[in-house]
Amino acid sequence: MRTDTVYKKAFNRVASMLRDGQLTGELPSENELRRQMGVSRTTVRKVLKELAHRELIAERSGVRTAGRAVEDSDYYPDAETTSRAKHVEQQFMEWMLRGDTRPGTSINELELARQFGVATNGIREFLIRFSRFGLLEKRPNTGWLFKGFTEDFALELFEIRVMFELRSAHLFSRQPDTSPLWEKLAVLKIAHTELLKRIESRFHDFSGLDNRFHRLINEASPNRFIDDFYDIISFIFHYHYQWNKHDEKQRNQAAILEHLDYIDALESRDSERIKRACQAHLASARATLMRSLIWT
Amino acid sequence: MRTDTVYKKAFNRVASMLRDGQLTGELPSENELRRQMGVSRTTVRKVLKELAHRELIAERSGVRTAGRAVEDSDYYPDAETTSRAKHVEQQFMEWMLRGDTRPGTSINELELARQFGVATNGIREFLIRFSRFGLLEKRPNTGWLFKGFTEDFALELFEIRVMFELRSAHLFSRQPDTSPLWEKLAVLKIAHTELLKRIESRFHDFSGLDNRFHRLINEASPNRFIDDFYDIISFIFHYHYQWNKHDEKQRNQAAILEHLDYIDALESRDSERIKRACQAHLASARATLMRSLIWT
DNA sequence: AAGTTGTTTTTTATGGATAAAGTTCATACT
DNA sequence: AGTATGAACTTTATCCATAAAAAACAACTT
Repeated sequence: MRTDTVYKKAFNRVASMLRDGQLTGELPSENELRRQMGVSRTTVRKVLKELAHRELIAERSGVRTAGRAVEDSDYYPDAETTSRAKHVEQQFMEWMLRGDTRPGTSINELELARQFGVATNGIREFLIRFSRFGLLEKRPNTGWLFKGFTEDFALELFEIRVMFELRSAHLFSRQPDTSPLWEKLAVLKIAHTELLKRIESRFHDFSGLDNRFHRLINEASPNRFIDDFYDIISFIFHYHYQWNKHDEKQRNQAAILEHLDYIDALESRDSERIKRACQAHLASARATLMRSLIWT
Repeated sequence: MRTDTVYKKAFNRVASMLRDGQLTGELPSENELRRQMGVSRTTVRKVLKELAHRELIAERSGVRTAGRAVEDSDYYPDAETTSRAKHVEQQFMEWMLRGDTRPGTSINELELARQFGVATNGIREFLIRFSRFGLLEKRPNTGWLFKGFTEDFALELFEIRVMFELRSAHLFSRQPDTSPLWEKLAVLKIAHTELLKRIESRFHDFSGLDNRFHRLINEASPNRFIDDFYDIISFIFHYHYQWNKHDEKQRNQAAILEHLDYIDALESRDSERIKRACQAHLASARATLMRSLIWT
């Protein structure tokens, strides 16, 4: 059966809004809520019905108002708010990064399906999607070949990343001074310096910033293939760093400094300097990734 | 039900071998056949059983020999020798390229499934696979957005292609003179000149040659992401040229000449010359693609 | 001891069913 | 006329079933 995670997530969000007092007096219309939550009105109605049933809201002659206070126990558990597909993704990444899955291993849809507690179909869809990351290969009628999260993989990944980033950084610096992206860059620069000051406690926030920064650079001259490639990078890093926490604070601190240097270089419009800063940053990102691979 | 296309294709192949006299006297063992055909022994046995049943081979005390002559009517029809997945691919490409599917159209799994006569599962798997080509986007719980086979698409595709090809051509030219790839390049050069002589009748053969050439250039310094990208190129060109036959002979003739120039440049090891030849060739490939898009 | 064939078990490819979520149509209220 | 709710209809996400194909096991032959 299809999961009702969309409903549960929406329910939790409305509950939070009620609790935080973001919904006072008469509640917004179904359509208004729908827009705010990004779900269909059908789902909104289901949420409202349940809220009314639990007396978290009161409906009187077509007017909805907040009801009793929201308790912790009113929320659906987090695990029930993500789709099966997402769970498969998480379990697979866990399996790949933590398990001792050697390169060359063959992957069996049925076995993973049993292990993850889903139908084989879901596994297959995930593997098809995941195969664009270059870690898997499908052999028709036979199964999947796991090519391994190896040093080669990291080298090839970074070779492309450097090509793309140099190209994008160069084009970024050539934008007219009137482009709004310069403003966005300035904002990001401030965010970086702010984070640097609070690095002791907030070093986790770096990964979001990193993402924003590299995507901003691509914005000056969009190319869907580069965007797609950056999706791969983000995905890999997301899971890889979730798994490998070693030295995280120092790594992030160093990266912030590199970013700042890189940003200054962009602002200077000096091609050579941009190239150097960009290469320096990517070289150190690569070194970090490689180091952690060797430990594995 | 799963299709038995693997069996039917294997059957047809063995039938052809029998007819062409490639299997005279005692037939090879099951294992030997299996290896030759690239299918499992289970399938080989099924083929042999049917061949015996139709008296195309005779089995006497464990020894198999050819039987009656193979008739045209013994073959399974071609359409029954390709998997559903492949059919879906073909039908989809036909639908995309021939139909007047405008950019921004949304794609409906159920509708395509009905139109193509398959289960929704098969459509979805295809769309997931296809989405890495940058022409589609999935919107969860909602459907797929067709972004269109547009001018932008072609420009972005070629921007990357040029980057990759310049990089690969450069690295190719830096290989040691002892590398076996130089030999392969020489072989390809001859194939090009041969084809040029027979261009009047054999111009269709160019696309295979084109593929071999560009893949050879990547071989000198393999990178899985570049290989994957080249898969996209091949796929797009395969279907696009299957659909647009206009001027095919002239186009191919011109491309052969460009290839020959490009090959000479590589053999000269002269960086500047390689760069020029490579860019010239890709620029004309791009122009051809763009021209046909505008007519659409 | 390695290669054959026969048999059984496992896995993939494909169709089908259905609850959840999205979309459209209908009616009612300002 | 435009927005709000209610109800009906359509499509997606997900599981399950099964024939075809692959793989593993077993017995036999040279």
